[in-house]
Amino acid sequence: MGRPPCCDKVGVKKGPWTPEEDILLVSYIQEHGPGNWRAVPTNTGLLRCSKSCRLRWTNYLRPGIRRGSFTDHEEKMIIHLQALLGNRWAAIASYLPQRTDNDIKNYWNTHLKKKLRKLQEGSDYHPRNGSSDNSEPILRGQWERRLQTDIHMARQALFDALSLDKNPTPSSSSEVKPSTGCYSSTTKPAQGSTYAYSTDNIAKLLEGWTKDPASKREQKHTQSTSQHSFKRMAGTESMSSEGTPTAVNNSGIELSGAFEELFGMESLDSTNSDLSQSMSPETSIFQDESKPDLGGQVQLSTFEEWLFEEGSTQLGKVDLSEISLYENAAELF
DNA sequence: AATGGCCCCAACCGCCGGTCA
DNA sequence: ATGACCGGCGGTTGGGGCCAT
Repeated sequence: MGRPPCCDKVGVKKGPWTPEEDILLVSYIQEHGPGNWRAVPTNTGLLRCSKSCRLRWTNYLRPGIRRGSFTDHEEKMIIHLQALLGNRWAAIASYLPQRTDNDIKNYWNTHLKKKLRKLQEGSDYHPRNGSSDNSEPILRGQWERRLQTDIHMARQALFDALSLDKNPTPSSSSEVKPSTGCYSSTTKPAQGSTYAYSTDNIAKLLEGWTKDPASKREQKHTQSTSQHSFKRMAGTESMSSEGTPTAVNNSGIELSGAFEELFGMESLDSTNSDLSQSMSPETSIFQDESKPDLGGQVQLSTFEEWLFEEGSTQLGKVDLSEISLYENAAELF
């Protein structure tokens, strides 16, 4: 027998959320934390499907979301990551902690696609995305060969790493899955501080919100709910005191800091000197075992470097099955 | 001011893998 | 073992806003 349905399909409200509904949802999450979405409609009285509640939270209400136009830097990163990962918006969003996958997807579909198409038409610039099916075979072939070579190296590194360290230390076990920015099921984030920020942010978001977050911040989650509910939030959206988004794991590693180092957050220009300085191939892949939760980001750098080396040459779409090897490998750490 | 077309984005839809009863 | 649900994801849609005519 299966579980009871999450909500009645009949009588479920659709369409835009009202401020009242937002407040209901936010106040419930403030008290119980995100997760157990199935219980949200019944416990809040919202005439919404649990899925709708979850989407509303993850795409709009959850803390740390930056709204408004994308910066040049963000734009470049999206273009770049899309070339690397394809339309895997959740994975791309994990590298842009302040943006939701939905936002990135929308921005890609409404702005960047057009922009890249224009550039492609207007010059010899060729977008490094999946639409560049007219890639020059030679360059693409070169690039794919290099990809395969490095996949082989990555596999070897993975085997080495697995044989060296199958039982990571407790600190390293608090991992954020690189492809999703999510905590693994075996760990929980430091919920208190994370959610403290959440409530403050929500208070800003919803005018008139006056409840004292601290008084309600009891973390009641069972492991089964928290492992899902804090995935994105704790993995990608906690904020530093300066308001800079950071992803903090239990060992206190600020992931976005490492990420900034990786990408050269200050200026990811087309030449990417920052990147090449911050990550050399020798130091990138699977070598820094003290930061296992950066696996996905570290592995990305290899692709990054290849792409940058290609310069303005066009690239075919990355074979996602090959990329997934990297991601799978990274998730093992 | 009215109208039509375009753009943007929040939200929905459908699928998938994992989980649970 | 089975089947239904949950949570996550990517694709798509449609309604509201903006702009040109």
